[in-house]
Amino acid sequence: MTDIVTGAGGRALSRKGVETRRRLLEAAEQVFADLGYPDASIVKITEAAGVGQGTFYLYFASKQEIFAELVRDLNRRIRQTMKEASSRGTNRLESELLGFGAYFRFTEEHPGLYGIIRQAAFVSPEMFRFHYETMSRGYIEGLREAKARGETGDIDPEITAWALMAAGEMIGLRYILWGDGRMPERVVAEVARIVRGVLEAET
Amino acid sequence: MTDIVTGAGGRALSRKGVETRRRLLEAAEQVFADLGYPDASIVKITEAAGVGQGTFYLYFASKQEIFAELVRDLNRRIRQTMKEASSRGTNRLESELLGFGAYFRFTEEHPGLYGIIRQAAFVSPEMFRFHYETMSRGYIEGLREAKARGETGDIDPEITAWALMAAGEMIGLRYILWGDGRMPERVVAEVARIVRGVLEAET
Amino acid sequence: MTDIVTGAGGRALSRKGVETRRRLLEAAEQVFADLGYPDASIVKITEAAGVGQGTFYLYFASKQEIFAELVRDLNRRIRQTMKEASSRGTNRLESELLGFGAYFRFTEEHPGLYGIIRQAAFVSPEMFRFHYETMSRGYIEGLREAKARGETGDIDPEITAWALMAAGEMIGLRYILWGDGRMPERVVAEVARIVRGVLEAET
Amino acid sequence: MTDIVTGAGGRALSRKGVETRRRLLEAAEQVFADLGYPDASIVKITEAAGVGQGTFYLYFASKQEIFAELVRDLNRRIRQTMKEASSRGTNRLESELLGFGAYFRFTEEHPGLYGIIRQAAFVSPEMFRFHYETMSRGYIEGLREAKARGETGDIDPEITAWALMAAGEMIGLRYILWGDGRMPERVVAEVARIVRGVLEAET
DNA sequence: AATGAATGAGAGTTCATTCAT
DNA sequence: TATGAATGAACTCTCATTCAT
Repeated sequence: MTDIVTGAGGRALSRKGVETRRRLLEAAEQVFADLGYPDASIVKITEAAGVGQGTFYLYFASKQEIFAELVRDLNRRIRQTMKEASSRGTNRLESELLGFGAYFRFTEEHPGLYGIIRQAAFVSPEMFRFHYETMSRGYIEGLREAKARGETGDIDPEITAWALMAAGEMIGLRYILWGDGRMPERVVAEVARIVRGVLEAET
Repeated sequence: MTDIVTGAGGRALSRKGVETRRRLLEAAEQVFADLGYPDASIVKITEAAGVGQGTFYLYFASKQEIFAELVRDLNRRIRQTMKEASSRGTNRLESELLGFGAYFRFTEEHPGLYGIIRQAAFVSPEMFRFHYETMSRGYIEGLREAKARGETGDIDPEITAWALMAAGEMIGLRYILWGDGRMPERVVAEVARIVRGVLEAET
Repeated sequence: MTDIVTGAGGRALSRKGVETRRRLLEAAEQVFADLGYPDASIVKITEAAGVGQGTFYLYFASKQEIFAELVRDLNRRIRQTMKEASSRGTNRLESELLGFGAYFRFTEEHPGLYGIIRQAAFVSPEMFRFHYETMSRGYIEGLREAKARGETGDIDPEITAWALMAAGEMIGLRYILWGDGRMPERVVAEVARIVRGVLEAET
Repeated sequence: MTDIVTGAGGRALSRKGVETRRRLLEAAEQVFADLGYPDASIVKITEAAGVGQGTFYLYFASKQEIFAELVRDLNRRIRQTMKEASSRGTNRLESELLGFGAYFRFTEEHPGLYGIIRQAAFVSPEMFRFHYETMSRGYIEGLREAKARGETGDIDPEITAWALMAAGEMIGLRYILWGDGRMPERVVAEVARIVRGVLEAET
């Protein structure tokens, strides 16, 4: 199954078009991360991408749309990464921690991610919610299965999932973005303790 | 000790001035919450406050400044509320849960808070960080004392604090803002389980 | 004959009022000289004068009016000074040079004068013209009488007067304002030569 | 040698761009001359030029910049005109008078020039000074050479130049702008007498 | 597919002026 | 006589978007 990449208005894109679209998205990640949505402008994005202003509208209908697309793109890549990592675990705790590790590594490479997601709250509320709901879904499914297998106590998989996801995100913000850009080992260890506590505590 | 309220340029304000300033802040909360920072405008804020456009600049130097002030104001009120609530607990777990309860009630009344804080990431990065650091400080102190009293396991109070704060915020977002505006009982119960797990798990 | 000083709307002024009015005019000279008319503002003038904004309008009806009044005031003082100086001359050439000397000294103390007069061209065209016409009148009368006494050749007093006035002004601009603030001796000597040439040349 | 005309930010301009830029400059001359700098506005200039407001900023960075450019442009044209005229003279006096004649004709066609230059005093002090210094330079060089050839007395070419330039400007103001728009013959004759006196008088 | 000149609505901000105190 | 908070019109300038090339 292949994703057919389309431009504004749903046009299918040539090989070259796909490449231009990608350059625009990468430029947008940079610009939105550096300046924030209000100060980002189409001109700055097209300049960063090295294309003309008009070209932008061949691929995206508006500033909001490229922003939404950027969030969708980042979201897909994060989840992909986390999924691969956590599938290598032999039990829920292990999988969870592998997922966290993948998440931390992704954000080490995309520190602008935090700002972009947070801005989505208003710029593109649907994508904002979409991001957290798809992210939490991964956790929820894992927890449900683990609970069925008796690996956890009597937890509520959904609520627990949201709590874990939030903890991971905030700790990345605090110890990567506001730290020195790398997640310290001691934090990883403490996260392990926390996750274990959350999974095991009985009602 | 009295806070002297000042306008733009540090002018001290008369009784009436303080009142006008408050109206502007309340209008700003409404407008930023409804439209988001990029779409909020000074005109909309002053219209909502029922004052002339020029009046705005007697109290705030710019759109960014009133935004930062709004965050500071909300932050102060949340922490005040949480502090009062948690001080009524007889042990750490109880205090923590009382604090969470207060937080949930506050955001039930100020659902716009979530969006406002998130936008602060770019609009006012200092206030953004200030918000989370002051919020976490309350948790950290409570956990340190509890640990000293032997009420918790061998936890890292700082990391644990950030995780708990994040969980509380996200669950509020999910079950209040994206729910029906009221925090369901079952979620509160599950939160209690989660907090207990986080506090008690050993390394 | 006493000038009765009036405020806006022609109110006669008390002793204290006269003093406030003077402070406003002096502040205005400073502000217009430093910032130019477009960037000068009533607030800046009243701040410089140490009075409230509203007070301004007790004395002047508008920004334009105080500007016009300032030009009138400076004009009166320059002409007064020049008249006194030139009346001490024993012939036209001597009088003329004494007048120039007085003009140069005045502008050494009021270097902002050049800018103020030049702006008057648009801000207050009547006062602009008034300034040059009253200034030239002094020259014209002196030249007419000198010509009648046979002290000059067959000159046209009016045209000659405008030429001399212009030369004096420009040389002040060039060698005082754009020089080191003091008129050099050698320039004074050359001005004497020029004036003599202008007065003596036959048709 | 070709001048490459550039817009704001130093972009090179297409044929059409050069034309648009010229329309803006002409509109600006009109508007600044009619209303004065403080009352001129970008909207009025773009309306007069028949272009959109945004277009203005493709060519000039600000109101100040177009003003400065306008002064530079007028300055260049005046000097060009005067240079051509005075080069036809067979001695200094004749050249000088031909230059004055050219200046008077230019100002008959551009009566707004006076106001524009005068406002430059504050709006663009560098261009203000540039204008007078480049204007005087032409006189100075002519006088130096004439003096070397023994055509004048022992004059100071620089000081004399500023005096002559000022006289010419003021007489244009008085007898063209404040007259009926045409320089009367009798004034031209008297100017000739004055210039002769200035050039010939001995120290 | 790509361009970039042109647009004009609308933004943030200033400021001359008024008026209740 | 003096004040300064309040006003809102008008300013300069930006920018998402269009369109002829």
